[in-house]
Amino acid sequence: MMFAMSPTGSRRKRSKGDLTSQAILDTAERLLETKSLDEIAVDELTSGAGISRSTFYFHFESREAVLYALSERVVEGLYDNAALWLRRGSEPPEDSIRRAIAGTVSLWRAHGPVLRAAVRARDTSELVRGFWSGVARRFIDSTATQIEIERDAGVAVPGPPTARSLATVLVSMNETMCYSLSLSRKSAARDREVVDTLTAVWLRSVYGVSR
Amino acid sequence: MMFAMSPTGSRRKRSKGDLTSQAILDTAERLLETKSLDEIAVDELTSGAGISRSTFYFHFESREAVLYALSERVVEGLYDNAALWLRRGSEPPEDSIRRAIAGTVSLWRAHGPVLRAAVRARDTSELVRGFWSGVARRFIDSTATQIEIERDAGVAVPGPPTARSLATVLVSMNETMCYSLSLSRKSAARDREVVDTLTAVWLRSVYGVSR
DNA sequence: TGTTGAATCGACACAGTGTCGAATAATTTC
DNA sequence: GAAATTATTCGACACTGTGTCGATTCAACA
Repeated sequence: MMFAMSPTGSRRKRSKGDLTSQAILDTAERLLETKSLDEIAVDELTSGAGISRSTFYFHFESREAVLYALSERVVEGLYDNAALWLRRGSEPPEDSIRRAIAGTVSLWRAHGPVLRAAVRARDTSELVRGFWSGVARRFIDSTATQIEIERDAGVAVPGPPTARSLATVLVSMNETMCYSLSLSRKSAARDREVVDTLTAVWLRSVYGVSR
Repeated sequence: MMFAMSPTGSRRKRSKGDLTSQAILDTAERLLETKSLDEIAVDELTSGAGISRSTFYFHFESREAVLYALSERVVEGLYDNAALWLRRGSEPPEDSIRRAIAGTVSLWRAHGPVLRAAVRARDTSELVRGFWSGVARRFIDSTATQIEIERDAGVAVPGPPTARSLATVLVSMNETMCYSLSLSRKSAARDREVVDTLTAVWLRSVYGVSR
């Protein structure tokens, strides 16, 4: 049960159970656009997928497990994004940071409901907490490493605060802003404003740049 | 029903109902140290207060209403704290900002469970959302005003970003860090580290200071 | 002391959860 | 391709919790 995902457009035969699981996941993702996870009843998930309520428990252990599976659809994008953090060639820091932040914002725009539910479930579900702390650590580690490199090169403002401590604050700040941004109606202008503001805070905090 | 609080140590006669309401609130505050609001069942609240479950609904409309009442116990402290933001005499910005941030941190240390529950319920309950957005606006307004003053005086880095936009990000950042800090075991060292880091980010973002 | 409103209670109807064993569909094995 | 095995589905059940009602008790006071 619960195989790793087959290549997206594959014509490998999919067992009936896989189809049902997918239908449940699709329904969940759709419902999360409207309600929070604990407002969604199991029979809303299953009637959306055309099966009876008790069948749900054959496919998933709990509502949180659905969310966990849903999160994995997004996780690669998140990881790709984290990787962008490290890489900085000869371009100025501002471009590199803005690009990374803009990437995160658009990722939240695309998957807001799932990401918000995951953040909320962090406090509730052990499974989701573990998942999310892995994601966060990856971002924080990348950032801290990068800060240290820039400090060693004499480009960034030296500590204190610790590179890691600074990285933690900045990454959390991004998450919080993306969360609340994804709650508001999509607006390119507003998105740009948030990206600009976050970029400015990052630049000034790390490099001490004052233009 | 639901009178404004009587002066704390008052010997005005308190009706029996008031005592029961208080008992419910006390129980709720105690339980919130362990569980989240929606993990707390109504009969845990009432058995803690020595009354039957249905009596609860005579005193409060819902669990959220209890949280709202609980929040009001904390709100003055929160508002006092916001007031500190504006006032800055001849002392250097660093002292003023550090003092304000340290105040917020210790407030979250004192009332962490209630404040965390309120933040979480923001997404769920209209009542709590309104309450909290009022608190947030107060902080943001104070901060934005102060930033503008400092910019006009030529001390702070000019925009963009807008004073208000910058203030929003910085205040949210503080809230997020206080939330997660209040989840960890109390540690003076850790508290100081967080205060230092937040202070550094505020200073660099607003004043561009790089020491 | 009798009237009134505040406070409490138990009983009820309702929503949703998670588990079980039996029934059915799909796949494998011989 | 029939039998055996495994995957999937279902309805029924026992539970836990919610919110509402009308009946009852309590306390104040005219």
